[in-house]
Amino acid sequence: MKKIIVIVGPTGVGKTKLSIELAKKYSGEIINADSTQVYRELNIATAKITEEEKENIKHHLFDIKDIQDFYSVFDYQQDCRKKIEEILNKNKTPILVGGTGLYIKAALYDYKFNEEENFQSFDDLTDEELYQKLLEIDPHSEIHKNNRKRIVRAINYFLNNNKPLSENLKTNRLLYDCIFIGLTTDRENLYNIINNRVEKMLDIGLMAEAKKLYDRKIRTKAVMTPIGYKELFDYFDKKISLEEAIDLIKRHSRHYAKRQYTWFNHQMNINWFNVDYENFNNTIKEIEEFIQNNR
RNA sequence: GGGUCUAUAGCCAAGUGGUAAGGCGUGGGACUGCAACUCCCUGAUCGUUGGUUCAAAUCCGACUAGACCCU
Repeated sequence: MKKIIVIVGPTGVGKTKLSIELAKKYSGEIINADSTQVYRELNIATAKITEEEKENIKHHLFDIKDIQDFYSVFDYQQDCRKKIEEILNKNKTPILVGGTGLYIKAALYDYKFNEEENFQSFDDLTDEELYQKLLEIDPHSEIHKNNRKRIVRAINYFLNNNKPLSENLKTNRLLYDCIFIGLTTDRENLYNIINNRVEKMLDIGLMAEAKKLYDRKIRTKAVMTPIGYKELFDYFDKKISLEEAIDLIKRHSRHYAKRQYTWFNHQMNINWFNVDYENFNNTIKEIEEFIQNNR
């Protein structure tokens, strides 16, 4: 088949497991679509698939960057598209798996990024001054005045491209023939899964993984972005108790899952499937039937 | 049996006469270059019941519940 299978869903639902099954069935190769799993050394907190779990299926865009490196959606778009082409050329099925909505959308849809040279952080300006500056160059901007990060980006966009970011066409045009599979379960169940998974991570060495990074004094974006390290760093710094840190990891993960739903429900057209955790084969069967009918 | 104290949203909690701060959680949402990021929106008539007052979460009484102390 020439389609790309895209598996999305909130953190913890079971995307990884499904991806392996579908890869076997459709001679697929898996492409990571998770912003934190591109980095080496970040394994437990990012819930990265293990070598054993890969079952000899080819996996791409995992562990391609050092934690000192900077990597963003701009890079991902290029890398992912390249992988898609390669896999399609081999007559295999690209299977995109991950929870980073922006990355998936940028790779699969008609998102245009230009090379940009400069970046200014405007640390000397207050939020208010920055917002006024944005309105001067982009009066139609809809970015909220408190959203400093996005405002800085919008100003930099203008500086590099000489046109306001809000002029960028909102596009919904897919570049590839895709079949979107969304895995879901009811909220209560998902939250239980998430909470339990954090405990499991601790059992298999999350603390040690975090401590190692902490001791090396690495505070790069790669390390500070995922859920799981920054919270434990605060514990190591004695700012919070271990219990608080663990609760925070769980809470942040729950919030993240909620945001993922908002994105996938509004930014893409997903075919949702309720996961049968009693018998995952039922879920696989259901999804395979759906794929058969839509290939 | 007697006494003291407490009782405000799911949780924490401010407010002691003029018609309920805030935090957390929850739910919803935005998002084209840090996206597991960043940001926005989101609730109560104050245990129940009488009374005083123009006006009570705020004062008085009773009741209920909880905490503590005494016997």
